[in-house]
Amino acid sequence: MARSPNDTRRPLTLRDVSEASGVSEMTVSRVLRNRGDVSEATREKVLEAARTLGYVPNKIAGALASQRVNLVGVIIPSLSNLVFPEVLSGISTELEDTGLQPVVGVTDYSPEKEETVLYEMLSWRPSGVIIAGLEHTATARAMLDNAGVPVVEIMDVDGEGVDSVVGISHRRAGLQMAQAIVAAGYRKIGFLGTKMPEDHRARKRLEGFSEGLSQAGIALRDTEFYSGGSALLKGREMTEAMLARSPDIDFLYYSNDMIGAGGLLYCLEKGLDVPGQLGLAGFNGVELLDGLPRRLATMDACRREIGRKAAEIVAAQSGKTSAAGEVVELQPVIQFGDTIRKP
Amino acid sequence: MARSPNDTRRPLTLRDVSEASGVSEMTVSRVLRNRGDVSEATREKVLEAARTLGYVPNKIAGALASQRVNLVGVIIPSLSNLVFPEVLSGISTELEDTGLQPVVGVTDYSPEKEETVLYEMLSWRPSGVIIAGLEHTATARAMLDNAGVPVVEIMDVDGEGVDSVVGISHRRAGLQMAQAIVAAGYRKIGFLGTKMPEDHRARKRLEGFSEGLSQAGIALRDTEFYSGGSALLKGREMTEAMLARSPDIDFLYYSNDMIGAGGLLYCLEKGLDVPGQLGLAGFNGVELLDGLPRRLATMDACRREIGRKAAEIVAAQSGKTSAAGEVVELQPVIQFGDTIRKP
DNA sequence: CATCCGTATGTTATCGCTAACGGTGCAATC
DNA sequence: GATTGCACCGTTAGCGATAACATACGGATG
Repeated sequence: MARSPNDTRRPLTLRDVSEASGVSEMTVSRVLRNRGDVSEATREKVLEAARTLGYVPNKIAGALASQRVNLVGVIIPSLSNLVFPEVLSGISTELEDTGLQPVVGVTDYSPEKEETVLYEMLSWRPSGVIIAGLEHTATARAMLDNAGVPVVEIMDVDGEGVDSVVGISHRRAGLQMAQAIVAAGYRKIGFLGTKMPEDHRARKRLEGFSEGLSQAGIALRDTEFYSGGSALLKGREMTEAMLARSPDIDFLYYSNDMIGAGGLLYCLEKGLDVPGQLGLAGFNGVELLDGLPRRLATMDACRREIGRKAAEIVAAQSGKTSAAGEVVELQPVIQFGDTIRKP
Repeated sequence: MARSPNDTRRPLTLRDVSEASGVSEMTVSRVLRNRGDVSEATREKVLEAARTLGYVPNKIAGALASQRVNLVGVIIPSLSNLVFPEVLSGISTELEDTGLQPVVGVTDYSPEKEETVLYEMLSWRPSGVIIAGLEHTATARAMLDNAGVPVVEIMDVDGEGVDSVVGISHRRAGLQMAQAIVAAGYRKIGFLGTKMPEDHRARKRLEGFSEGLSQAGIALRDTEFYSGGSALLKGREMTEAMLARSPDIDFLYYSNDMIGAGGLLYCLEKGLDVPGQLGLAGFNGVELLDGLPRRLATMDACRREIGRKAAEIVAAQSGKTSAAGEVVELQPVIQFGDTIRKP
């Protein structure tokens, strides 16, 4: 296969294939893209030639000529968060047979890096952009505005989007959890979460949560924040710290399932009565929880569905010159698990 | 910023910037790439114009003209495996200030999909390819051979590579673990792992492990395989199943830390004496383990380092016409944790 | 003052492919 | 037999940038 005779390592082009098969470059192009009419005989001939040469089309040239790029930029804060790979997976499956391909960029929760990554992506003229969050630098927002392609901001609907928006209301999610906790009779409530100032969604959940408590005339009893490190371990440590500091606390709300799981393991180890004496809840609904000794209460963040829907919007709009921005708010559902008392 | 006057939504080109700033396209190009001599005055003028227009260079055209693409293709089987995001992170940090950018493709452990993804990537003419594993379809191998760019196969060194190879010997890793277990006095040993026929590295670990046992005159007592689902839960279930079936077993070797953690949680719940009565070990050294009640014995797979080194090789070779394939074997180290008896 | 030189800029020719249109042959139609 | 229509294939002209080669200019040099 490929490249034995006359291997000067000059990169192969359409011309090589066209010469090898005795037809014009245009015809080769047609065959390789399955576009336009080509007789079965020449099609075979061309494919054969391409195969034996080991020809791989040059999409750079193709994209420049056709002004079409089958890439969709996906910009997310992190890959180690479990959440985002799942969103990606939703995007991939939805894009599977649209001919579009996701290209991932990671920002590490840094607005400046987001700007850089976005610039880099747009310079490849993708057919669409899917980007996490509604908060961007002014420059980034301007780039999205001028991109001239469908833009979908995902994860969060609490705010103003550039074009389309797909996500859940984290504020409402926090609020609902607060209501559920209060309804179950808990009163002395602590919050544990990330310190990361750029995790806007965690912040909004906390805001909604506080509001929910206020409505019931309750104030947060204690809070604890962390950054970096093994989330499971941090959850454990923070839980220990908080229980030591505020021993009368009767509920711990974690900003994500990972630290919640750490807290749960800690409580079980200490022989605490969960959920009788102490209730626990996390956020996200990660698969991991299925393997824990007890099911942590949580709230599904609709990650896969968010990815699916965002990809669907991009696929539908790509090609169209302009389309109205769509806002899709998904509804997360509380999963009570075994760590909240039945009301 | 950008696009107020005369907004016909015609995509911006160098010409627009050149007209707006009263210099030639070439000069604008020079300014935007920081290449060649341009006076400070015109540089300012051009940057100003580019900024107000909101111009984003077209890398497609640039790449075609310069025959240079600052992308490195990275092909991995999965993103939900924890392992690969860490490898990616190593790649990213190493590539950070080389001007190169990783582009990720996911194969879902399917050789056919790998072929497709690879083809797609090569059609963008990247400056290098980093791809997981040594096992590829004949076609994929041929494509890698003819790519004309540095290729680094990662994770595994047990086999023949196309160009450069960076990884660990999974066979030896399994063997070493077997020796450690035997040395600790365990004799009735079970293996639990993925069924996935395409997970060559897990297979090699099992092979090495079996060999290590044989050398001590021991045969595997029992095996259990799974696929899909929550790994933590599967670990739990498989452990229960195996202990029910082979109650006299005294060691469980898991093919990854996630199922190992599930097994550990199960054993602790059941009040089994770990590591006295029953020893446990996993593989990978994931951060997650830090948060468990007890530290699972494991073996670091050098994931980050593999990413770093692979990226380093690509960065060093990109540009060069040809360079010898390098083979880098990293040495994983057993971490005994608390689930293997001290010998 | 003619020559040389380095800096700063412009011109021209691709890069590899595809859109758009233009032929060519052959069978069917009038 | 001229005309039409279709199936098939070739030609031409870019796409938006950059490499490589001019060119213009002001000052230093002899």
